[in-house]
Amino acid sequence: MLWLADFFSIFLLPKFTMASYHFNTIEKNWQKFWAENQTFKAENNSKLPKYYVLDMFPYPSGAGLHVGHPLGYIASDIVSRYKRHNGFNVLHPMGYDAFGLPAEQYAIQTGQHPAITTEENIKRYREQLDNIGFSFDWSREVRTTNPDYYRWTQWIFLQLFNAWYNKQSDKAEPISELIKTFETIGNKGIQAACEETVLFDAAQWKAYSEKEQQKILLNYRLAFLSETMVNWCPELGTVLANDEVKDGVSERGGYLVERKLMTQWSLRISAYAERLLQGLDTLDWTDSIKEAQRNWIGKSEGTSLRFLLTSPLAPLQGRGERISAIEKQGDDEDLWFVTADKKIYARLKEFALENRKNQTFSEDIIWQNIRDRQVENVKFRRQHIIDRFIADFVSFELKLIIEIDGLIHSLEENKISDEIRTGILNDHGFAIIRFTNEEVNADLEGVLSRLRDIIKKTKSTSSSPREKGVGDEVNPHIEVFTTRPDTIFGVSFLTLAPEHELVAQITTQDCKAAVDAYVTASKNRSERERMADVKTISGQFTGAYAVHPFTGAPIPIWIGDYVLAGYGTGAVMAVPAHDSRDYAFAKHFNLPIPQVVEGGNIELESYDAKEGQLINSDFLNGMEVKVAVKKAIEKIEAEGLGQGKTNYRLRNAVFGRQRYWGEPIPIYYKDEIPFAVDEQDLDQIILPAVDKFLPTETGEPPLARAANWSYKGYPLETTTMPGWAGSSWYYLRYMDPRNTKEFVSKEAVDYWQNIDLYIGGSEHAVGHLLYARFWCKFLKDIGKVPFEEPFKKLVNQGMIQGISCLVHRVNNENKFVSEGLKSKYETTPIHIDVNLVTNNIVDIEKLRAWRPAEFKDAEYVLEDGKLICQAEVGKMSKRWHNVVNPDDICQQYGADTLRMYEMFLGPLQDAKPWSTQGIEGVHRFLKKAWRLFHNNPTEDFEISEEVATKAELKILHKTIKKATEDIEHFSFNTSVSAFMVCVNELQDLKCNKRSILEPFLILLSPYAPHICEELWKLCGHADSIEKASWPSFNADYLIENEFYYPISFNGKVRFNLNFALDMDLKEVEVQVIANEQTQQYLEGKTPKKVIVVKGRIVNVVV
RNA sequence: GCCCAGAUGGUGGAAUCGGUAGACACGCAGGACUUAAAAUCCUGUGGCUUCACGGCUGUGCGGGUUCAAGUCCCGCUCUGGGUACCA
Repeated sequence: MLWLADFFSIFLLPKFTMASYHFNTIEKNWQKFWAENQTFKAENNSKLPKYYVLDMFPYPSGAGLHVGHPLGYIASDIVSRYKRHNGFNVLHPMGYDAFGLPAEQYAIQTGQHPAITTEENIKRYREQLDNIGFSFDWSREVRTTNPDYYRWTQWIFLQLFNAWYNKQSDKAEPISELIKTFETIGNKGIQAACEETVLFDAAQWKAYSEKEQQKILLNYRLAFLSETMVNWCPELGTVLANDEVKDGVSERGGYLVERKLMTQWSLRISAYAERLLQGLDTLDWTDSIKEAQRNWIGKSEGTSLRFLLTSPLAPLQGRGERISAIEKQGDDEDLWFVTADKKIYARLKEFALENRKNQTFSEDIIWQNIRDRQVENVKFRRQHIIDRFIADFVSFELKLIIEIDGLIHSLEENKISDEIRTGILNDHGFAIIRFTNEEVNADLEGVLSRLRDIIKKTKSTSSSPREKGVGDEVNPHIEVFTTRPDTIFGVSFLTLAPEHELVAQITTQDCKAAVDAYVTASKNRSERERMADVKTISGQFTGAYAVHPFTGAPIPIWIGDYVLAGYGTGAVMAVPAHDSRDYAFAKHFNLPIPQVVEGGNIELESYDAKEGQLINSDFLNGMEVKVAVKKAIEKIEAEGLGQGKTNYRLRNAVFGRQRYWGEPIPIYYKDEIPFAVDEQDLDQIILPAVDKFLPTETGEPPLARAANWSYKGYPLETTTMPGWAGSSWYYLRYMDPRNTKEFVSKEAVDYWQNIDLYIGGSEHAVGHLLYARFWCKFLKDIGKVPFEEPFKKLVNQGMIQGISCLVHRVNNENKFVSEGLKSKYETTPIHIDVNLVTNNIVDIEKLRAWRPAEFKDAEYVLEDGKLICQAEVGKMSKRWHNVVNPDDICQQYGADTLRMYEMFLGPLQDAKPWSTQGIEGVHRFLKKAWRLFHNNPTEDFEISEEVATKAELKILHKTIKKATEDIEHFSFNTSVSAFMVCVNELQDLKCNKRSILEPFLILLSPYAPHICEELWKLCGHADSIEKASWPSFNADYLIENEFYYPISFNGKVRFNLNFALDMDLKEVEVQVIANEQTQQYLEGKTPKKVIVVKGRIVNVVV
């Protein structure tokens, strides 16, 4: 009979009792249970407080998940479960960001529709995610590629298309309102974030054709078409955003990227630069991510400053339109160049000419009476462009503008825009006098006499010796932007970007050939070359000089490609003593380097620091830099030389790609003008079938291949949205994922609000996170969401790196040597599959089987009977054979072990290499925890109803405290160790009491939910442990009445003594001194001082 | 160059307020149980030194503050990440 008993105990019992920890079965059962019972379904109408935990949703790649992917998901899952235990209604969803290049590249190669590839990949991702036991509410899954989803991405695009940014109210407003304003007063005085635009009044607006009107509106829309320099990647056939380009090659694939001028959809993110910057201060994000965004936005405060040229501009060549009707009228048009905002000069000029031809009756009367110096010998010009406005009549001598207003100016709303206009003109130093049509018509003499009075008064007061400012100079100027106006007296030359518009006109005859050659050369240099070659200093002297605004000294004007045309004004005032780039330039070309701030050694390098006293600087002498900056700006503004100004580096975002696998842009073209598709028709604008996923023969995007790609008989836009479109708002869709009426209902977004915790990789620091913030602010402006920032708290999980394993093959032999012996041979390292290796020891039999051709018949030179390989840390990638699939870990150790081990590896935020060294320890811990609930020899489930002892309660409450605090601080690694300590201590006490073990299970369940559910059920609970409340911490159990004090001498701990904690500190001191050991360490000396810190330490100072 | 983060045993890491450095785990060494293996359990484990008790030393480097420094201050070195002719 003994034989039979042995048979059962060895072969049958382990399989049929609940004795040991069968994680595979347990985990599958509970995953099924959660799915069937919808345990983690979040309710939209709940009385509970909400908590929204979001992971950055993945792009489902063909390679599937590796062990690095779930790291953040595990952390967010722990927080979600913790919050549910604490009575929160938790929204913890998951979805897929599935538009993207890999599926599309695969489609081009194989002809398989990317939707099919995507579907397969998603299926695999879902299986892998399910294996890990996440508490996602899968009923809310979203996919950016699903037409039910992307119709709302398209809808948001339409909202952007139908909005403009009003700088006065500092928010986006409907374009329909703007059109109403145009219809009543035109665009004068409107402060918009917009492209260059002409000025017009209501009558002119109404006179425009629809096409002209739409063209103008496009300049205002937040989603707009424009000719822009884009990063074109010919290999990928698409345009890339700045943050998708690294060192001149594409981030994905590493293909060469070139600069190219293209008509592109763009989003006016630059309008939000300041709000995106300010908002950062309100966020609980890491400093490094906030800094990255600040750098990207690149705000710099400084001042614009005009340098007059010493000689007039060379006549422009090849500009026939200058010989026009206006010159015949004898007006000196060159002046316009000085006073007009040169960016919009050409457009304004048309208006001015138009105005002259069609003067109103009253304007004409005034002109006839003031022309040819009829009044007080003052010369007036008519319809002159100043800044962005057209003045009716102007005298530069007196800096006086006369405006004849029609009825329209008396309208209430127009008064405001007139005020702005007046303000800007006043800034330029002009006074404005207004007469109405009625006044002129009714009482011409009265008007003229008032005019005479004003002129006389102005003449007597405007006897300023220095006649500076716009309008007075016949010679043109160069405007620079500087953040260091304090160093104005250190300027020794100006540098213009080679592309600067004045280069051709200022260059003297002798310098022309060299300058032209230089300009051509830098034009042909690719972006890549320019970046690769930042150390070579190059430039050319133009032969022209500018005048120093304060000293009047001539300043040579150079061109150099270290100055970028696209930033600031494309021109810099070079202060070589205090700017390293100017310094290098000056050294190279032997230009003077005058020092104006004390400090550094100018012989060796520039002194760029913003501290020190000003020297050699006239009115700034002796001031600290910070004071001098303020003073300099004051002076520059007072003298009309420039204004304080803020620049941002943030560029508008390109929003189109010449690709198939993206959201179609819901725009159709009528007479080449873009129009929005009606919102209710968006369900028609779904990705059409195409024969190939390649551009057409004529180079049009793949959508052009689709039959009937049209709307209302007009052609539809053929470019698609970029990868970041769908991810910029997905967090809102999770709140109300199946809504067919709206992108999200007001009730849902009002309840869930913004995300309490967002977890994802830091690689999205500027791309996704900035775009999503931009869209959120826009949606707030148009009243669709109640908050301004989408992600309150952001945690970046560190990357899990792979360890690749290298074996050493002896050169020219089929022989491999162990790591320690490789120095004896000439060897080549070869990557082998990391799964063949345990603790750097290669399983040779597995290796032979892995690639028989290479390893089966090879000879192996071992050390201590083992083949040791070399380990290297790097990215986890198929290429290095070091990808570890979480499925394998779940199979071998269970999901609970995987979850706890990933948390145990180290701080969530740190990058760390994946290694299975140590996973055994976590697995052993779970087995130990399991055994606490089971009888030792029989292995039956058994817990005791006995009352817990003080020691047991202390262990429990210490753990409650630690686990709670650690989750709040995202310190998951230390809470895992706290659980281990707890189990070790309970095991030592042989504690199996329900009152201790049940609360412990709840603490552990966010980390290891499957095993906890199983044990919870065995404890006799019918419901999921998920429904249990988090145990409350009672500090009373931790109170100690004595403490084992370390006794130290001069800071060195020598021994310990036990004292009651409520003992008087003086008494402790007395007892310590009296102690025999103390006397030994004192060696007869008297202690100088004894420090007793209650419950901490005793230090005796000898 | 600039910005941010970091550097602790053979390894991953802990020390949350300036108060016993190295928790927890891996690995390693030794032991128990076993015919054996697996599993499990026990002991030890920063370095140097000592038969031992113990002593000295020790948190990247050099200084400083303090009764007391991994922790605070000053100056460096190195590593990781971001960013760049942005005036």
